[in-house]
Amino acid sequence: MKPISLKEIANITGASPTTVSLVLNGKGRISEAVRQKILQAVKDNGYEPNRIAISLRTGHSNVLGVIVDDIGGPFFGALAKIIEVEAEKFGFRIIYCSSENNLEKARELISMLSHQLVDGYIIMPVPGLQDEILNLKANHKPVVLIDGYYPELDIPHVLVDNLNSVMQGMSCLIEAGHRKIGFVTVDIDLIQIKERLRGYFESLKKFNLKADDKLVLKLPYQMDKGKAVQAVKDLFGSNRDMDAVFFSTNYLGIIGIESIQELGLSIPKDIAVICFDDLEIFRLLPPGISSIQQPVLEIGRTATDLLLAMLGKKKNHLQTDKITIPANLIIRGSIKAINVPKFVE
Amino acid sequence: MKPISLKEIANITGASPTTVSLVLNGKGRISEAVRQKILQAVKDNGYEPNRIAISLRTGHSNVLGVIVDDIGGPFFGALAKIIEVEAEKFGFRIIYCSSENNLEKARELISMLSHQLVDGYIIMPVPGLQDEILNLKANHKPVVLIDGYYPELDIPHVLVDNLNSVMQGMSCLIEAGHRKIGFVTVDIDLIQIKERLRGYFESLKKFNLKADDKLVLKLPYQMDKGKAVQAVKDLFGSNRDMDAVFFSTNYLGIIGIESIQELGLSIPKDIAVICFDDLEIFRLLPPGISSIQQPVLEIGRTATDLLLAMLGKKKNHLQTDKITIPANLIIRGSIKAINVPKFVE
DNA sequence: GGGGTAAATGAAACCGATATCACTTAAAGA
DNA sequence: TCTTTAAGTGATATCGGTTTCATTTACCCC
Repeated sequence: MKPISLKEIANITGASPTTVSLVLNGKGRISEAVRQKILQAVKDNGYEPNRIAISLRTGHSNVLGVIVDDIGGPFFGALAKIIEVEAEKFGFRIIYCSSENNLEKARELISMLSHQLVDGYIIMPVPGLQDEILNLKANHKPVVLIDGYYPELDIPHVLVDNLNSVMQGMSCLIEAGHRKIGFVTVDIDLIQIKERLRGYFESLKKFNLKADDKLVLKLPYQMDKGKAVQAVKDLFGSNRDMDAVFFSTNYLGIIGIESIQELGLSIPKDIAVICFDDLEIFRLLPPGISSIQQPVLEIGRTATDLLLAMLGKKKNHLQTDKITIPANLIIRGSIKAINVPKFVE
Repeated sequence: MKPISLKEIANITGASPTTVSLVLNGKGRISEAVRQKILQAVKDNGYEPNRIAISLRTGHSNVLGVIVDDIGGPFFGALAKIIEVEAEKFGFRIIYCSSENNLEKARELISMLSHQLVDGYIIMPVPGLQDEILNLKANHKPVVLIDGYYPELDIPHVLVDNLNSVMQGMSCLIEAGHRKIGFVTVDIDLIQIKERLRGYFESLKKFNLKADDKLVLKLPYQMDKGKAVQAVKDLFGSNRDMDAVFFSTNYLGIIGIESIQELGLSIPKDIAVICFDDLEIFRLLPPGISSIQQPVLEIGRTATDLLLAMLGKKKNHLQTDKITIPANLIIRGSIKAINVPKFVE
């Protein structure tokens, strides 16, 4: 019960494989009579071309590779859907992979994908992956980075405007009267994370508040959750006058909320909270956790369009291939104007 | 800068393509000298075989197709990871796809995957897909269903024990003293959903409580969220004496919580809540939403192992290929023993 | 009618691997 | 010494398409 091949269609119709191929691809000039006969035979026999054979011969697979840090994560869900929708319009399929922010794993994935003859890549940067990316570029394999980029490399990328989003959020806290603002982030060499921290310091400077390193907590990447919760609790413990806290990722936000719950603190009375990257839970959790919502759909769509343009499938309407997209600041109950004595400006 | 081919390795070493192939696959008997020379050339030139060519020739791709309802959903995240881990041990790659519980889409996906020469399938059943599944079976393509199955078909499947899990949860509510228990579910022709509803009625029968259809709400599949929230609010409105509610999916649980929040009801004082399928949010949301946690990892691992066994890659230690796995009942603050007068048994 | 041209089609090479089968040695057995 | 036999290797077909190039046919024009 093997599927029928093009050659068999040729035999059935009395045409040559060449002719059948030409008809199927709408190329060449084939008489209407022959065309119809072939098309009919194709239909009657439920013939569909073998993609593998096509890939082997043509050297391209109509498959895009997408490498994200965590295929189970909340960022990925929305992303996958929009990438798929955009790519499908041009007949592209997607292979998704998780790098888990692990360099070795990411390397293997790229190697694996390239031997599957993947036509293009959407990659979430992993520290140290620069050489592999350059290698892809050298081999004329189009790559678009999302969610981050390598400052030293000239590779197209699409990501949220981390710096300004954080500054917006910080403004909001400061204008609500908060002065002792903590910042919890993760210690990983990713530009997007560094930019968020920079946004924190820039905001303090902008409002003439002095930075205090004791208010900044950098947790090791992939730290055990229990330990992370404890570390955040310690941050609160050693900074009793801290009146607001900024979490630089949604994962950290969850950890932070657990810490706050365990300490029995009340949001926003004891502490105001804002978190980078929204989650459904932030909306549902009383009093609502304010957040900076990433425009995931737009990032995904833009990245895919960019990639398709590089593949020559689509015209590129954008002037640049290094794109930052503004985020949405979502203010919920976790930030409330506090009583600020008038003399404190 | 095309990647180097096996033939070129043959030229470099002066061996024939056959010999190189045999060495690479550890087949045949090749003298150690030749073997080493070939291996060295492979290493020096960074040769890696072209998977596409291998697939074409051998007829299998070492790729598994996984079709779930929603690739962005919470069930999928954990599932994907474990499937990947298990499959990788045997050199299999995965292609993930979303059916969105849409029959037409699911059909296309199967067609697409089969033309990519996918070796085996893990599929979350979609109503009406029976013929396509049977067709795969007829073509000797192994299929394992997860999270549900088709009662009329003899196809291997792995899923949680829906009936008994619900009955456990119900027992817990009833033993806590609840008598007027609502059940919110979705109107879709999936065995797992029907079994949950059956579990509800069976429990009532078991405890000699009379069933009341007014306490059961079946929402249309993929109903607009706002409307769904309203429908649940209406359920509460027209059943003032309802003292507990069971949500048959985590998605419905979220909707239910929003309804309860909007109505200003207090959990568990006004209403006890339990939900099928755990979410992180249920743990964090005060007072903690009780839930029935699916053993996702075990389902994923079992399904993959079953599939690999069918592919002859692994011995099957299980006696059957129709497997149900017990769930974990997680009791949180959303259920509390209420004051039951002694004379009510 | 011969020559030129374009339309319509086919033969065969090719993509990069594997599989079959044949061939060459060298060692073992008669 | 002459087979036998097995080890070691290579030539070639093959998977299912696409692509290049050649060929046939029909038509047109001088």
